[in-house]
Amino acid sequence: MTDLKLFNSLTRSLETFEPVHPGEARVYSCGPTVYNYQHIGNMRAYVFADTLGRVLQWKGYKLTHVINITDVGHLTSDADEGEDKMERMAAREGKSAWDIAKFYQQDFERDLARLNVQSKQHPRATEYVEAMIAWGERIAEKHCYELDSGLYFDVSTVDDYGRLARAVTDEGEGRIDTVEGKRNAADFAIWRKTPAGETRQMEWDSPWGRGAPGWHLECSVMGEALLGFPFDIHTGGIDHREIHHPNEIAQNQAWCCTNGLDDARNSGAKIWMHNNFLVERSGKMSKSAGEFLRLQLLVDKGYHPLAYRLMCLQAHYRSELEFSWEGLEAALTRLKRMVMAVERLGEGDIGDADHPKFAPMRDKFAAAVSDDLNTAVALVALEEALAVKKVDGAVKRGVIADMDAVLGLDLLSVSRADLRIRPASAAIEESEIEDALARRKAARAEKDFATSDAIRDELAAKGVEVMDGDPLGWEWKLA
RNA sequence: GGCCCGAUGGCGGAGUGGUUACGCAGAGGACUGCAAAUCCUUGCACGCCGGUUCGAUUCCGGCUCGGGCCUCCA
Repeated sequence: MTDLKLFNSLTRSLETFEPVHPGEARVYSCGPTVYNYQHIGNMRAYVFADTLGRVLQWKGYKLTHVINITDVGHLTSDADEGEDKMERMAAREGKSAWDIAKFYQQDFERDLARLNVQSKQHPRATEYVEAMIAWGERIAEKHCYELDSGLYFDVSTVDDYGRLARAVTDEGEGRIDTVEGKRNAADFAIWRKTPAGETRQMEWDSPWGRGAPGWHLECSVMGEALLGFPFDIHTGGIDHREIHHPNEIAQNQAWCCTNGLDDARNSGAKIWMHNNFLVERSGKMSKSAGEFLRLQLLVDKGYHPLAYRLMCLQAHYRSELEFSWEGLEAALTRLKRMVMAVERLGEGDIGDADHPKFAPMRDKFAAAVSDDLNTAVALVALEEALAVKKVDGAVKRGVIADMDAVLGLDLLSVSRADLRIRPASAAIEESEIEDALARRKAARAEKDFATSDAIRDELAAKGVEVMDGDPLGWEWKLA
């Protein structure tokens, strides 16, 4: 079996994956803050994390995979726009911050399922507050100092702070609004005290006063609690490489130093991986500007969620990916053609994939996937396998099943009809379409092409495309 | 101001020191009453200027342009 090479952001180089625990792979992926819907750019990170998990399983490792849910943050005060929005949302819907978190977590998990992301563990930060306080107590003496606003981590107390980001610790002319009294510009909060006279919806008592944990702490704590230090792989969006993950690493180093693990450079995970952004002409995905690109919006426009998954898979996870509706349509068309090719194989057994005729494709696939998750090339190998002539359907199904276990496109169970998503704007019922098509069929039988063409035009005007030579018979036009 | 990326055919997007991506779109063909869908075939590229090399899209330097991060952020 080909070695699995992964790009480690810590060393900025490709490394061979060697599990901490033989036969096992333990992965932690930074999850969403559930104060709003996730946009499709957010979801790219989970398609990536899922692909990584699938590859590890395909390679035979027993996978333990965590995607945390950040459901605690500073919810009042601080006068930040995003928080005001959350407050407004909570107020408008008559819900508490807790309900908001629950609602958006469910929406997130629904999107994961629609993208065929395998189930993971989803620990919530609020369930680990006690553990976070215990962590703080453990590292406080050697690594932290207290200010009026909370407990802060002194980044100068750990070796090589910021090496992940390749950052310079001397801050210079940054735009950071330095908290009064911070020893280093990069110091960050382990615990944020609730300002005197204020009350937060989410707050707890701690040795440093009533308040809430700093954001970076939760990932360290949940990662250690669920996977143990060091675990194999930590993933996240590339933006986390600069602040969140260096801070997390600093905490992990501090914890390891104070907990008998003695390795002052133990960053908690052996490999840190980062996916690049999904971008659009206007720049990064934005939740505030213009059309909010949620997965649901794609569905409303008639695009199957797996078309988006395929779109992600066509590019390397470390490359920026340009989003456009044209690009999504291209992915949907490609997916449709793959699904049709699989449907042409008919129903039947899943055969043994190990057939000489498919050896070149399987080798190509294995090499691509093992080369830092080159799914773009892996897809080509799959399509080449699909195009092989004169082979037993069961064998080909076996090959496809094996490859799709990694790609997660659900090729063996999704049908062409499943991909036909009714756009929210559709102005006609399916039954009416069937009626019209029946009338059209009768007219054609009598060679009354004027009538049959008129019916086709009527349907076209309502967003329905007639396809006589296709078993499906008709298709929604994309909105 | 500091740190860091990228620049590939109409669009998206892999990859490589000397042969190929691939997808979508386009073109031609098959099929069709005509279309559409599908299948087959197919044209099109490597930002600019130097350098290294027998040879560079691929390595090095400079330039131009674009982008990201430095503040919550996938």
